[in-house]
Amino acid sequence: MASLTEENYLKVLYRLSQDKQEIAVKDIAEQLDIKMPTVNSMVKKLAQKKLLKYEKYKAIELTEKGRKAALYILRKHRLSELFLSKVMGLGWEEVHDIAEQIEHIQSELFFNRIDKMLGNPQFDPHGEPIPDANGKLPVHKTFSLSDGIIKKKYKLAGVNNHDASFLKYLDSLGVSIGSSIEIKEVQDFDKSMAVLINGKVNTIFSCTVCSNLLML
Amino acid sequence: MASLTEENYLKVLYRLSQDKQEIAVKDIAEQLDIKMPTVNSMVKKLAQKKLLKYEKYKAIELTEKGRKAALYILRKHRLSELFLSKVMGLGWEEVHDIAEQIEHIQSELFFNRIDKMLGNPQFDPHGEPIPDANGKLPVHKTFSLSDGIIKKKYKLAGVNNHDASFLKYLDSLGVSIGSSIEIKEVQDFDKSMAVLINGKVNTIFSCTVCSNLLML
DNA sequence: ATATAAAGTTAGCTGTATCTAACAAAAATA
DNA sequence: TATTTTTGTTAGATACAGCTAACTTTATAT
Repeated sequence: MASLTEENYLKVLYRLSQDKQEIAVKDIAEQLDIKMPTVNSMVKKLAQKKLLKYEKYKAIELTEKGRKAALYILRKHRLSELFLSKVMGLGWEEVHDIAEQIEHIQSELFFNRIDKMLGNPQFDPHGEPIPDANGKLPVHKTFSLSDGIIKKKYKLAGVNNHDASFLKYLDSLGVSIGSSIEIKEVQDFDKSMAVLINGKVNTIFSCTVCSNLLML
Repeated sequence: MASLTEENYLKVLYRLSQDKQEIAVKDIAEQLDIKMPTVNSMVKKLAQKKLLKYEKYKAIELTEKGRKAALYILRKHRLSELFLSKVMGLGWEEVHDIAEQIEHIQSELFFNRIDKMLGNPQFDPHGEPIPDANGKLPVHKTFSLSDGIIKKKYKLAGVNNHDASFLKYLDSLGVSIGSSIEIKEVQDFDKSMAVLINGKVNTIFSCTVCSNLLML
């Protein structure tokens, strides 16, 4: 089994592979907040374990084995978040840090149970897809609210930013996964939007807010 | 905060302090399955942190600070076991290993939530007392079924042995915390007992079984 | 094309938690 | 009491996961 440290590397590696085509030592170091030489030696170790491909001065790539391992951790993380939210009633801004610890628990039984209790869910409280037991990701092609069209009504399917402050802001407006958002007006100069939330609350979303809301 | 390793030492230290009056380096080494020199140096470290009292060649004693820390871990462990059993429906022989991992999670919020969901419980699925948030242990003065009297009926309040095989054996007889057990007959030569379980099932308990059943 | 900056690598150090081998003290036994 | 056994301690090694300092390679800018 992978150590806790290795699991954290794999998670970051996977996330980076989603965001960019080339993964550099520096990116990993930044994400994990550790120094490059440390990353360098750990990358060599992971390469030995066939979890990633590494050649001096070349971009780093997860192998299929590494990708599978990363997806399993991601699965455990997202199932944990959903469990904390749905079963234990924690707020979506509270679940991440705890899930970060639960995800390292080694017990098929435990996570299968969670999965079953939640009815084999496909998306976590932030709308992120949960890999299934085989590492397959459900797809759902969302778009940013920034790309929405005036007068149209959309449903919130996810958020791009998981900071507690952002999530609390959404909470305060009654916005959660599944909420309806109708674009009433768009300001040309700053791309801010006047929106109607759940047919009840009128407010203004800044460009930043809009780009972090993933709609369906 | 204490490292995972330190937490494990504290747990064992506390358990040993319950079982015997003098704690020796050897006892700790046996419990944790590590060598004595390792224990020796860790004990010195814990002494520096004022978690225990240590003098060369003398018995080891937890300080009040160490005892508090140990009880907090015990609380997290037992709450976890009960949660796994009551909320997640796992069997009492399945909960220990998972709880052993959950107990190291650092989140007051998480455990307070569990505590609340379970209604501030006093005993775990094996009948072990759960320390409250202040480290206070509920008492319940149980006695071993071995000390029971013929013709009397008792209620199972706990088990002394947590091995999966023993717990599964009890399961197979429908014995769980709260079950009634009536002593029908005691064999003098081997102290085995003929018992009636829950007024329904008749069977024979060996001396070993009897001594591991804690009654009220 | 060369110089500079950025990123990557190597070497070697640190602290934690483990180990083995050797030695010392305490306890048990003869 | 003397000897042996058990328990405890010290010293020194190892693996892991981090670090800094120094150097190399690649990329960027002049």
